[in-house]
Formats: sequence, C-alpha cells, structure tokens
Amino acid sequence: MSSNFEAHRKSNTNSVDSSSLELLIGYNAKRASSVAMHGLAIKLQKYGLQGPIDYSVLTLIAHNSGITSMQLSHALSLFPANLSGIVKSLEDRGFLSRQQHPTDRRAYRLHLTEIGLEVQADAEAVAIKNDAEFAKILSESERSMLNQFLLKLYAS
Amino acid sequence: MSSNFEAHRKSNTNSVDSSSLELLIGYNAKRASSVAMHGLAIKLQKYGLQGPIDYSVLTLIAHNSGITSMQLSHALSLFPANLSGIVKSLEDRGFLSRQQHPTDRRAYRLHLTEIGLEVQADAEAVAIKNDAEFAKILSESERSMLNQFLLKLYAS
DNA sequence: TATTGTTATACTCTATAACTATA
DNA sequence: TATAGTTATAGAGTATAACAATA
Repeated sequence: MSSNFEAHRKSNTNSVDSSSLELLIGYNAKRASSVAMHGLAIKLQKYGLQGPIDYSVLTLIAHNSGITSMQLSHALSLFPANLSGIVKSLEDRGFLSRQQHPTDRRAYRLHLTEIGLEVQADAEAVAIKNDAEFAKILSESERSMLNQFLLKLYAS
Repeated sequence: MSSNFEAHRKSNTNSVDSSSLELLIGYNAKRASSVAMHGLAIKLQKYGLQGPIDYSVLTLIAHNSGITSMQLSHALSLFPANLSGIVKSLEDRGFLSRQQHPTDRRAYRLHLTEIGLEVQADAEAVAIKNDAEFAKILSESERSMLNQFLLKLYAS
C-alpha cells in the first residue's frame, strides 16, 4: 500500500539545506499535514469516502445531528459553494439525508442515515488509528502539547 | 486586505461540537497550515510570486546554489512533473537561470539571477514576519517546541 | 436588505503515465 | 536498465460571482 507519494518523500537522502524553510511553523505544519492527510485519504477509500473532507463532514453531522450547511461551512472553514457539492454527493451515496428546517425554509437539517452512521463509526476508528500512527514518534505529552498549540493557531 | 477566506473563517460563532476532529493532530495541522499559507500567499503577490511553492523553490535555490531539480523535488516533496512547470515559470519571469551540469548532461544546476536574489531576500523577510504574526499567540518556547514536534512528524 | 444554498467557473495543487535524452 | 527532466492529463481543493428562494 506504499504510494509514490511516500516513496518519493522518504528517498530524500541528499544534503540540501532546508533550514530557512524549517524555521517557519507554517511550512512545517503544511509538510506534516500533507503526510497525515495523504495517509488518511488512502485508508478512507475502502469506506467509499473520497477524502478527509468527506470524513470531516460525516463526523460533524454524526456529532451534531440536524446541523445546517452554513454551520458546517463555518465549522470546517469551507465555502458554502464548495460544501454544496460535497453534501449532495454524500446524499447521493446514501450517507446522509436532508430534512426541512422547522423554522427556516431556506435551510436543511442534515442527519446521517443508518449506512452513514456505520461508515462514520468505522472511519472514525481508522482516522484515530491513522493519527496515532502518524504521530507515534512523539510522546503522549508531546502530542497533547502539539495539539493544543495547533488549535490555538487557527481557533483564535 | 482582509479576504473572504478570513472573514468566513472568523465568523464561526456557533456552538458546533468539533471535538472529534480536534483530537486529530493531522486535522489541526491542516487547519493551521491553511491559515498560514493563505496569509503568506496574499503577501507574496506583490513580489510577483504566485504562492508559497514559488517562495520555497526560490529559497532553497538561494541557500543551495547549483541545486538540481531532482534535489529540489525530494527536499520539497514535490513530484518532478509538477516542479518542472514551476521552474520554467520562474525562469521565464527572470528569477532563476539553468546551467548545464558539469558531469551529467541530463541535469541542470539552478541559480538565482540578480532579480531573483532581490525578490527572494524581500520575500524571506515577509515570510518570517508572516510566520511570527501567525504564531504570535504562542510564547517563544511554545513556538520552538511546536516547530520541533512538527519537524519530527514529516522528517523522520 | 440580508441570508441559505445552488450553479457555474477558474485557478491551484497533487498525482500518474508516457516520453526523450543521457547515465 | 535506471535516472533527470518534460509533456499531457486528471482529479482534488480553493475561491469568486451571480442567482433563486426565503428571512
């Protein structure tokens, strides 16, 4: 299951000076997230999920049943225009249903179907395992600190 | 200069439970890096750089004069096929020159032009300032720890 | 007037395959 | 046979504008 992406990345045995990039937190976060997202995307394929975004959407609906598209859009920092197609695709694949909002006829409340609930639960286990594997080089306390630091950088 | 991206992101005042995503280091790294990369991309526009990748390429050449495309490709985890167009574009814009490799006629050694050196130096100051602004909520020691943790996640 | 959600569209990023010239 | 670099191409991801229906 080792991809070209991983093979290419790990064959970096040369002596290039990358220090001027590696002092940037943004650069390091981008490089690290690419590794994690790529690994997750591959593992989610067998559940019929096209990528981490599908997983994020299903997971927020699972834990916030009845959430609207606008709420999802803000919570995930996705533009409504892009979320629209993702939600439609997940509905077409039978993972979620849209129900009329009780007080706002412009909006829909989103719920997972039975299949969606099963897929999300399986995918959540895979995502957690992938993340643990990805970060296994760090100790538990280091992972905890890292997560708190990252959260502060985008949630403030 | 505040973009739709920032406006949309910061208007998240609702009470959605995102905890099941926020426990994933990969998710938080992705979210944080998106903020940093978006901010940097906007600031680099005035130097004629199309984005963080242009900046990464110029910066590695600046600090590794004579580097080849394959070395760049491995150092930045970019596929050679994608790097090819980026290097050509930077050459067309007068930022770098390609010189014949002394012992391998398949390869080119990359150098910055005078203009490229100027632009890279200005852009490096901008990138460092952008990163400091992006991470200003963290203390110096927190930023240092964060950077070491992230580096371990992709450089091992 | 403002907001929810949609369609259309464009641009960037990532990835694979096939190719040439050379090692 | 393998490697450096290129072209072509396809699929995600990201961003803007314009719109219909409703608040």
